[in-house]
Amino acid sequence: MPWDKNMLKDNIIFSGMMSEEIDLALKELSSVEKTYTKESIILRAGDITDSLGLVISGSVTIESNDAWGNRTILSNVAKGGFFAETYALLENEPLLVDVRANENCRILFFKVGSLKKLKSNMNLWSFKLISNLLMISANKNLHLSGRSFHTSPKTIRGRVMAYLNSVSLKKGSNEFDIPFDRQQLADYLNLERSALSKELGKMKKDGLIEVRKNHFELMF
Amino acid sequence: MPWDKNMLKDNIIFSGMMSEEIDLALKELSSVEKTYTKESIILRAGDITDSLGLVISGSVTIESNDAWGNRTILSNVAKGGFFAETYALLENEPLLVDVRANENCRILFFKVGSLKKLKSNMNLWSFKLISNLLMISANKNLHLSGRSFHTSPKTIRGRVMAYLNSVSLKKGSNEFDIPFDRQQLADYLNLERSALSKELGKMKKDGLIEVRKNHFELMF
DNA sequence: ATAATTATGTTGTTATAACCACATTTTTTA
DNA sequence: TAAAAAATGTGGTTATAACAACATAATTAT
Repeated sequence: MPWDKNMLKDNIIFSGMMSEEIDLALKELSSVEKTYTKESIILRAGDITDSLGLVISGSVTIESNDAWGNRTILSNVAKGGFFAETYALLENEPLLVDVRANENCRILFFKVGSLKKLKSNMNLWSFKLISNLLMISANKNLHLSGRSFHTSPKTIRGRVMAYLNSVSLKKGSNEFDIPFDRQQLADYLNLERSALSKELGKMKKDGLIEVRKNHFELMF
Repeated sequence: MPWDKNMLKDNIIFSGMMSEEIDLALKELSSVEKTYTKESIILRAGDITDSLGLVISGSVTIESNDAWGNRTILSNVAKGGFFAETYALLENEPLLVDVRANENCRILFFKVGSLKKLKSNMNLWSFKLISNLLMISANKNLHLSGRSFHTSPKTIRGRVMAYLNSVSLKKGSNEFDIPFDRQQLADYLNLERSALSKELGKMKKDGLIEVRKNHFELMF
């Protein structure tokens, strides 16, 4: 196997499971690994999927691109994180978003659409797996609500502050990297790129923040 | 019991469960019903809860109120719907939102924080229950992403269109009621109330919609 | 190392939403 | 049913974000 088994063992999706149970699950979920080059589309809006993706290396963005070229970024999923679990669990729900490789990346897919089958012949490992999926889903929920609060202020500064604050809190430091470049941050906060740049400049001048590339420091 | 058992039987949280299993679950989850008067706060941001709420009658709004009096409405939960499941499942996660009674309502609370206990002594009904909670969580996820697309357009008209379109699709008709009054719709779309009123007026004049109170008709 | 490309920043202009104050309509209460 | 309260609509003004066009910096390719 190309991916590190220990990494999986530590991942939340297999938490509390024995090595043998993980093996069983991997087989039952017909897990397959795929690789993607930077910028390529992993899943497209409208697609139906019965698999959830686990990011083994690299990172992906969950985004929506409308007919007029406007992009909205819902989130960045880093190594160890999941995507499309909602659509995989709710069969026949077409994706509302694109999933794009933010860098070259390796993805491990799990066919959880076959959960139906699992439910029929209940056993300990599938019970644990479903519990873990529930935690993953709940966490994703929290994440999505989080973004709502980052985009709800009416001013650019308000949104930037809301976002940076929450990153700072999560990282437990007022100095940190964000997973977005300027255009991506703008698309995450539903702002226009140059307007964002402008405001970041003002915030620097006002002594609120220090910025260099995607490294931020909060001075308040 | 004050609430109708059959209603529960049909609810997604007990789907696929026998009557006896439901009884067991109800007892094990130490379900209790509470009533709230219109406008009262059911759960407050910062609270810790180990219970999820099922709306038996009436409806609630999930909202965030900041120190400056700005309100953001994340969603309206109608009869048969759930709230706080994310926080109940992820123990010790303080609520990021307030839950407010949108009208007089009756809420049935389920202590799913005790899922930990369930997991230890696995049995069929708890397996079913957890699967159902997973579906509830996934659906909530879809709902939250939905709002992201309603609030991402930069113009008022864009947001109103995005929202009305998705309601129309869901209801399968171009004529429908929405669960919000003007102020609430503004707070859901992150807009200023009077600006929203103004734009709705223009859209009417442009022949795009018909509005009366919270009843809408799409003319395009 | 140089050129080409991409990302970021800057400036000015325009469009638009927020905001405020008040009018009108609708709903609630006495 | 009258009065009071709440919700909705309207007009004018101001603040601010979008937009466009270009400058500069950083990164990547040759």
